Amino acid sequence: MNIGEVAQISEVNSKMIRRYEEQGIIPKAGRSLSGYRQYTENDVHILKFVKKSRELGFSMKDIKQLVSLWRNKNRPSSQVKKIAQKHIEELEKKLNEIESMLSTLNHLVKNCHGDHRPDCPILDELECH
Amino acid sequence: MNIGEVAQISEVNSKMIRRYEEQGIIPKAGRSLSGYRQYTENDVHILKFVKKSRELGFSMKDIKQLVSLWRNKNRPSSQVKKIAQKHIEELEKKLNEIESMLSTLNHLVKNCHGDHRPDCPILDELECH
DNA sequence: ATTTGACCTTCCCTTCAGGGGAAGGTTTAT
DNA sequence: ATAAACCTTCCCCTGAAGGGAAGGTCAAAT
Repeated sequence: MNIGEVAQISEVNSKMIRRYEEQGIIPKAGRSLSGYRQYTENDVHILKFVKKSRELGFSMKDIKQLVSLWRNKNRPSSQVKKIAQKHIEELEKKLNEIESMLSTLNHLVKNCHGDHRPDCPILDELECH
Repeated sequence: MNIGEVAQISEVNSKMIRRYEEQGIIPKAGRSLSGYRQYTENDVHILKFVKKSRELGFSMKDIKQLVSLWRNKNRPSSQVKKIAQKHIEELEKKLNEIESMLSTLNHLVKNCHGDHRPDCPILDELECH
């Protein structure tokens, strides 16, 4: 298969496929005589794995490790779990940050008239401190 | 005041102060004879406003508008409120995405032994679909 | 047999918010 | 006079994704 077909099936953009190859996240594709990248079903499989991992918010660094663990049939599951747990911690941190922002913002927006007048508790809050 | 002092007071890095100036978010600083940027209390005030806005997660694009509205004493508060509401919507979207990732990840991690054995529901999930 | 259009290649630039560090000029304190 | 601390501009890097140029290849229609 050429890169375009694989991109369609795996739902990973050709641009990204080339980049993932460059970053060593997926194996280097074989080439046709004229230099076109050639892919197999297995490559599609890997790309779907990468896509699913991205959807769960893993960084490409994590995904590189996850792919490598996935392909190593002797991996200890502890290593996979560790990566996932660290990721969970980071997501929880982000979650807390966003929740805190939202709580402030919601409060401010509730108290802003939002009309033609210039008085604005949102700007007042940003101004203070 | 020189840039370093202002950076310390406003808690905005000198590097960032220069960039904000370049991006037109804060007014161009005056210069000393030798070319050093010169700041006033008012500049510190603006920088604190910018910093506070960043802490609430606003984009620099939004902040540029917020600063401009803040300095315009005839602004309609509706414009400020609109920016804040749009930002809230985006944060809520992010929040939902993260919550959804976390719910999947927590479930997977719970079911992963995390020992020396290779069996791993996390990898299984990433592999499927 | 040629042309056209769709596909592929590499290369560089852009985004966003932030930072590192080089090379060189200025100020201040010793 | 010199050293340290400060300032200037300039370019590069991060991470994940993508835009688009310039040029090579392939297949189908004319």
